[in-house]
Amino acid sequence: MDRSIILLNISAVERETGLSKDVLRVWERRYGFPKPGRDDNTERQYSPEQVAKLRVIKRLMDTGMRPGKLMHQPLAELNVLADTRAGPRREATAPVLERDVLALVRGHNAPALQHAFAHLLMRQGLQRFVLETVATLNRAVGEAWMRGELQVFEEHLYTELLQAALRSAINAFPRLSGAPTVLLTTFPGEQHGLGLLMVEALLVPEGAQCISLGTQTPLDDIVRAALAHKVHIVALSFSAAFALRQAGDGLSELRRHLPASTHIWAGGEMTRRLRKSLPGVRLIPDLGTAIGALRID
Amino acid sequence: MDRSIILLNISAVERETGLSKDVLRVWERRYGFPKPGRDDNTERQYSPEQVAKLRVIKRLMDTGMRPGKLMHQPLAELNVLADTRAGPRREATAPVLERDVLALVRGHNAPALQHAFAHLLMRQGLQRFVLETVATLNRAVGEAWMRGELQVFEEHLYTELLQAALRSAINAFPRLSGAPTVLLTTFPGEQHGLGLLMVEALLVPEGAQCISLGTQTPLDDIVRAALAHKVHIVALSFSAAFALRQAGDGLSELRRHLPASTHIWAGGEMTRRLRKSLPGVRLIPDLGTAIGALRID
DNA sequence: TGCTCAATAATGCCCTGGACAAATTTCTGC
DNA sequence: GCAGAAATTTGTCCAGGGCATTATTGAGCA
Repeated sequence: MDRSIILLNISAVERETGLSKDVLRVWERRYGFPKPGRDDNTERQYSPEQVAKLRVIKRLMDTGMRPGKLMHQPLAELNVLADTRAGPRREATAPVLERDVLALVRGHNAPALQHAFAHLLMRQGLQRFVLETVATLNRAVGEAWMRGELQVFEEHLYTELLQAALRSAINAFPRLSGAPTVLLTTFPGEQHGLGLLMVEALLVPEGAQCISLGTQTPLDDIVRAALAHKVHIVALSFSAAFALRQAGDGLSELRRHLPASTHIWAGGEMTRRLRKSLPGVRLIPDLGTAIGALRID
Repeated sequence: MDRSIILLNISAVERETGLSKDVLRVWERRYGFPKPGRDDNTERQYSPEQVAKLRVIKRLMDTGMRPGKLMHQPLAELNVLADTRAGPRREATAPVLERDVLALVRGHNAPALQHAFAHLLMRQGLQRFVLETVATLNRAVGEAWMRGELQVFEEHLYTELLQAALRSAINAFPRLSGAPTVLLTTFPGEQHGLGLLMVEALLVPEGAQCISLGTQTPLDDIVRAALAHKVHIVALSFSAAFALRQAGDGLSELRRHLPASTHIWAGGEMTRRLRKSLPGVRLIPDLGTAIGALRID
């Protein structure tokens, strides 16, 4: 096996872990990890093991842990931490379903997986599918990935098929006109669009008119879009990895630039880590809240 | 108007332009542009005008121009260059259609735009829709954006609705089993997934079995996925902005690690800038080629 | 004991200025 | 007019320093 595919330079590691070059270098200086080898030109060359550990560390930090504590633990310890962190499993809920779906993912059975999504969606209806099944499955997939039981490409396939299923279902609803209008997007830097799709899937059956801009809309374009489309609600989604600081600043800015009559929603995993309260921003820490909030706002 | 939403720090500019912090700093050092103001803490603060010019420069560079020539031209000159660059318009093709669709985008008429896509798709069929309409519209939207006639959020809405339309149409096709299997994805760093969807839309009606992993799959995961799903073809999409170097290296790596019987396709705007030939990689510089290639490979 | 506020530590991000390899352009000799 | 050499252009990496913000710890007090 050629090893050039194995060793990654610093910008590749940045792309794959989401840790900036500056952070990677300063960690090496301060904590002594990761301490990559150097190539002929004395440039850093990270091993796949280092990258794997970095990914787990990043993930744990996204749940609120701090790097100093994590850096020197062996990978095994980190996995234990991850399990603890995941909290008590709700064994009763749908462990069979989770296991079955995970089995399909790991078995690379795309047609069956697609079929399973379609089947569940039809049986439960769009909203219940999202609230119960998708939420649970996402957590299961995330945890399996963290335990190293899932490859990146397997997670990608899961996400992709799920998105396709949700989009089809959403498209099947007629677009109403008078109802409350919701603008959906994420801040620049936030790449995960699944959350947006899930919110949309919850709101559209409620009769809301959703306008999705996809991910990574610059702040002033969010404002412009909200005004242009005369939306009642601007809903932002933040994955666990999103920088708290940036989210808080951005949301305040948004609040300052949108008319007071426009509601702002902030949802997604990150939301649960927010300490300070943000005046004029409604937090949607779990999806269920969104439907209720729609009736109020 | 509060100006804090106006001035951007270096990492915001990196996110919005795709130019790395290192590049921004080194351009300032070498060319004297952009020369941002500094805040109390002597950190760079870029003005929206600077960011706008940077975006145009980036875009021109993506077509092969070099920064030294562009950096000192005023924005107006750059726009002229952009027009020249766009090449002779094919006036005859579908200027009416383009104008109409662009009018809907600029009028923020989401329902009408969605309807227009659905209508065109039905009338032309999926393949013709992609080959003729979508290809043309994408170019028109890109050029309008470069001329400053389109806001970012307007482009986002266009992309989002188009993706929704394509996904629905693709999903409507039954998934065949025996046919050639194609793995679709992009390299890490390539965020644009529209190209993948367009290829999928062309191949699915041909009876190909497409497995899309979405964007940004790490190289070794592409290999693992190709093996796990036993695909015949691995198709990668590269937008104009993708770094030539990284693409070339990655494709060679991929070629080295995939069995010789697995075909590799590389498509997208970037492809047209490639100088060196890549042995064992089929270039798909325009979408039409893809269908033909499927019949050969 | 428990709580609030201040001191201390931890952390991420920005900065400067240097170096170098790869790619492109220009030059030179035939 | 052209191949190959030399020069230039350009992106990316590096070291090490500094600072603002956030978390943690500690002290004083109720």
